[in-house]
Amino acid sequence: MIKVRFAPSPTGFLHIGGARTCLFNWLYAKAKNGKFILRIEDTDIRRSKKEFLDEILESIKWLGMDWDEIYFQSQRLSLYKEFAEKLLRENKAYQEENKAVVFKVEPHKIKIKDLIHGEIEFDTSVIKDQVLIKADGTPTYNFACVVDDATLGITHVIRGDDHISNTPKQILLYQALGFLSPEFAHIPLILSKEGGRLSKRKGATSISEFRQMGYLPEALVNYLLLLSWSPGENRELIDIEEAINLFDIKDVNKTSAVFDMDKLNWINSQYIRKQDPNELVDIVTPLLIEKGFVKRENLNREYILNVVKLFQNRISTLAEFIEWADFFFKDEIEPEPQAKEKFLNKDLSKEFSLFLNRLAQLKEFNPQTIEMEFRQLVKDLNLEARQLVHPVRVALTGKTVGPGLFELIYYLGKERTIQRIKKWIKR
RNA sequence: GUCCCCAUCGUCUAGAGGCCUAGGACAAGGGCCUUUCGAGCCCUCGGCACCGGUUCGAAUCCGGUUGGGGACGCCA
Repeated sequence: MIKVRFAPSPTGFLHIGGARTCLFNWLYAKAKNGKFILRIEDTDIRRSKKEFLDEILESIKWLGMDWDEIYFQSQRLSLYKEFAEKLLRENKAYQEENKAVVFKVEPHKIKIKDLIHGEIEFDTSVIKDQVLIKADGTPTYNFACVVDDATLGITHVIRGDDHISNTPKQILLYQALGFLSPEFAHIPLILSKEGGRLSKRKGATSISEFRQMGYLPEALVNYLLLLSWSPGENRELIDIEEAINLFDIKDVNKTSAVFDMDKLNWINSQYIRKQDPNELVDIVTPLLIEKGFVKRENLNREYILNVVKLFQNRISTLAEFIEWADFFFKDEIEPEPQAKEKFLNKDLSKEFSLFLNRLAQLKEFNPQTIEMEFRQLVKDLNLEARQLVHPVRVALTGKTVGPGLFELIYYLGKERTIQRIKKWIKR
């Protein structure tokens, strides 16, 4: 049976690159009906933090992945020592004065069979002797990795390209320990637009940040899937179940991919449109609370739902929703300078007054009646609809763009509409 | 510096010798629609890095050049 693993170290948040490695491992396990193992590489005691571990696990779950088993290297220290002692006894390693155990690297030509890259050749004579156990008794990465992958029965090691040069060192260890090597698959790295690795400096990279910015996990997963892999048939949108059916690690391509926020945004917008608006309310409500737009103890779910529906087809992130729909939640609005300059630069007191009068007299207040009344007024004033639509929109929302004006007025309510327009009537 | 990986539109990709005067998506530009638009619809722009081979035929195979990336820790 196929057994794969994702091995994060809790010295930082789960970032885009790690998430994709995790995803490809998980996907491969699902596709092949195998097992997916999580191994926490927490041997660097100084840098490993509980908060990072929690964040990593939470992010993996948020993305929709689960694991069959979880191991902590910090709990397997005696195992590594055992194997180090074995190598010492067999004279394949030696000990330094400071107790560190060092592996003797013999000159060999090593051929790696990589599922993605094909054959890669190394000459180990350029590799120095490798520390196995540090002076403080903890194992080094390569050693712990090999001991764990071998004893845990990992059949396929799927990891980032940056580990290619670790592979010959590890193969030497498999051989010295008498283990069979697993299959290797090195997936390409995700680069930033500026070139080089993705980093904090070059934009948001942690999964939790994307979560906070209002990306949907399904959308993020879909985007990650499209980096170095393709479902074929010119498809861009694919859900995880379908991906499981189509995915094979052999189809992952060798070229590194540049992370493109624009495309992520587009995919996210597609998922927002498909999403049940009620679920969007669940996601957006905490953001509204955080912003102080609504109060936790006094939630009007119905109202939020209506506003969400108004924006669902025109936003690409939920953070954008907060930004664009703010006027539905604020008492006072201040028009954007450019909007004011463009549409409220002349006196419209007469037109506004007439509009308010007619609004006030409406027997039934709904988008249809509002529109009818509005169009009648425009006709009576001998104006183009747009000549009044824009100023009213800016007065009500502060913005030049947004949902349809009449729906917007309806959900804003008669009171607030009148109050906001009145501000622009001079007497 | 040494070793390794990679190379199709700006970006993500389809393409496994003739189906390719290279297809799709995002972005960009233009147009249409409309009460606005950053929404929708339509159109356009734009690429096989370069040089040599192999072959009747190469984006696809081989070699080199250039460019990009990664690794060389008692970090993982």
